Amino acid sequence: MKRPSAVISELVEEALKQAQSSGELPRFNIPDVPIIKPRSADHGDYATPVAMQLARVTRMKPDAIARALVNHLPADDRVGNVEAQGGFVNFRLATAWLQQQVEVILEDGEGFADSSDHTGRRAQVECVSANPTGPITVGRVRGGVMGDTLARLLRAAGYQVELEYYFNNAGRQMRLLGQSVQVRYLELLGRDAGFPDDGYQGDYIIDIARQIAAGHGSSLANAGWEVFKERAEAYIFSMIRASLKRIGIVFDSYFNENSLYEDGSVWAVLEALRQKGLVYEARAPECDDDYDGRPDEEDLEVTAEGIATWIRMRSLRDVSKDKAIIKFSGEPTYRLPDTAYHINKLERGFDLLVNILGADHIEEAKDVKAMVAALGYDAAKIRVPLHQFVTISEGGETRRMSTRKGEFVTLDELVDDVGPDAVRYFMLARSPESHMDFDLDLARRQSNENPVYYIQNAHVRCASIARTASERSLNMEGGDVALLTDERELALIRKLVELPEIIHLCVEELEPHRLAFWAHEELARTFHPVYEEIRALHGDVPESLAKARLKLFAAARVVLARTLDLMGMGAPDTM
RNA sequence: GCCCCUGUAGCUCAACGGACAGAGCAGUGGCCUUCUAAGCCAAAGGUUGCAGGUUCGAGUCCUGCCGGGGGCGCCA
Repeated sequence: MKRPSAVISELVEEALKQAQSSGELPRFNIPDVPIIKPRSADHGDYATPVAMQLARVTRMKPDAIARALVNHLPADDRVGNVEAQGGFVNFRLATAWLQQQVEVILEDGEGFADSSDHTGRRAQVECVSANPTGPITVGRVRGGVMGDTLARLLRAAGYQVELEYYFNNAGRQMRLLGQSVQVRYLELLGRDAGFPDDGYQGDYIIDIARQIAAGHGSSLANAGWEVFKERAEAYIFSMIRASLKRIGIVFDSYFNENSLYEDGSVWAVLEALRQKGLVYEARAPECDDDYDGRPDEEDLEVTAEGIATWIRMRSLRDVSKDKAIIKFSGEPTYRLPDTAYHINKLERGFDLLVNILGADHIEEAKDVKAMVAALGYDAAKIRVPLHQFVTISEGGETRRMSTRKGEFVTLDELVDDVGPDAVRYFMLARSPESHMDFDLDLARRQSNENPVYYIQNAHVRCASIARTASERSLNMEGGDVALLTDERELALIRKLVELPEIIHLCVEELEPHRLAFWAHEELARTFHPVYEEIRALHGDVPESLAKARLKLFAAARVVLARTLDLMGMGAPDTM
């Protein structure tokens, strides 16, 4: 099914051309025709304000332009009533076409609302990407739900999509992890070892140590931290993977930062930047301002020369200071491998690279894009939806999460509390720029305050109708959708055919949260009153109409199931 | 030093620069011999923080101010 708004947009463009040919409108370049959904049903199903936008260039009154458009609009069986009103042109979908969409939805089934807008293009969505140093934090879960939902939406729009997880298992954090486990292990053996500053303090560290002790006894007493790091990494990674799987997030690929060192690409990037004259070695960045990021004397004692490598970020984008790409210790900062990673992704031939990040990575994203662009790659393919932070509140108290301090609510705890569907829904149903407070008390409540049940109950009700019909040996075969003439029935169909519009919007804006709002406030909200008032299987309803209505509710079920699936949620048949 | 987000109904939040700013919850009044009431209907609730500006049109864009939250600098 072609999106109604795309159909109307094309018709209006055609009308503009025709009106020009006839001399009713003067010559001008035909603009893209915006289509909006009027808030009020009085203004039709769709509308365009294009006449108002053309008022200046044509030196005509908006209403005159709108009327000219209506006069020249090509006939189309998808469009019913069209009228000019207050400068807008309002469109109503044709009743017969709407009725026919019930059949279309039933035929398309799970594939309903799929489009070929981006067929033949490849997209990659990177999200979560947490280093395996501890249980996955709620902030990463938010990014993960956004990313996974977006991946599903991109697939529906025709993209071939890969979901990727990028992680670092070489850096300082992983060393601290290994050392933390090592100390806990030694403590279990009755030895007192100094816990590292900035070490990981969570109880899971002790669990891992215990597991190692159970398997190896005291034989690792003199082993290096690397041994513990490796075991901890494997343990934690499988933990993360299992947790994410519980909410339906399964990655297609895992990309290890180490490989960028092993294949030399990190150093190739450094060399390429150097050849562009963008790199220099110094104790401090060259800049006019006082620099307060110099190493203190203590650091200088442990680092050979106190020389770091800097990138001329000031010449790449609007910042006041150059940034470090190699530390005093000789180890690259995240900017270098991250740039190499993004170049690697681009070279894998993706047309679109989506990288979901938390708000604390804003600067990183800008730096990396600037560096990628400086090396001649198409950074415009890289899109970085950012989301604000997540806090967890319980009993009126808000808690900030910290993996290092061992203060967090784990994803597993969250899923145990509220179920996977609620986790998915609540994490999705907030615009990304809003701070999210995940209210445990509220999410735990299994009441009508919970949109999850409201949406799923619509599906349950459809399933229930089908079940009851089959118990009464009634089926929808031969049902005539032309009998669906009640305004409430048509209102539901109008809502059902909006799904392709919503998917399109989510994909173009890379904003998956819109699907969650639509599912609740539009789809389910439209469905329930219709369900209450339009009976399919009541004694008064003639069999022919009952069959038609069975088709309608079957179509609603298809759309509800599809919507829930796109959000990674279940579509239960019973509550 | 630099940067980001945010301020909309009592509360939690929506609204791709378009028409009369919408939902849920709480509160008020109705509705269960009918496909599951985790539901429906009705009424009520607003100077979109303040002041300017751009625009045919601003909750949305720009500037300033006030309030709230957070980030960055050699962890990523």
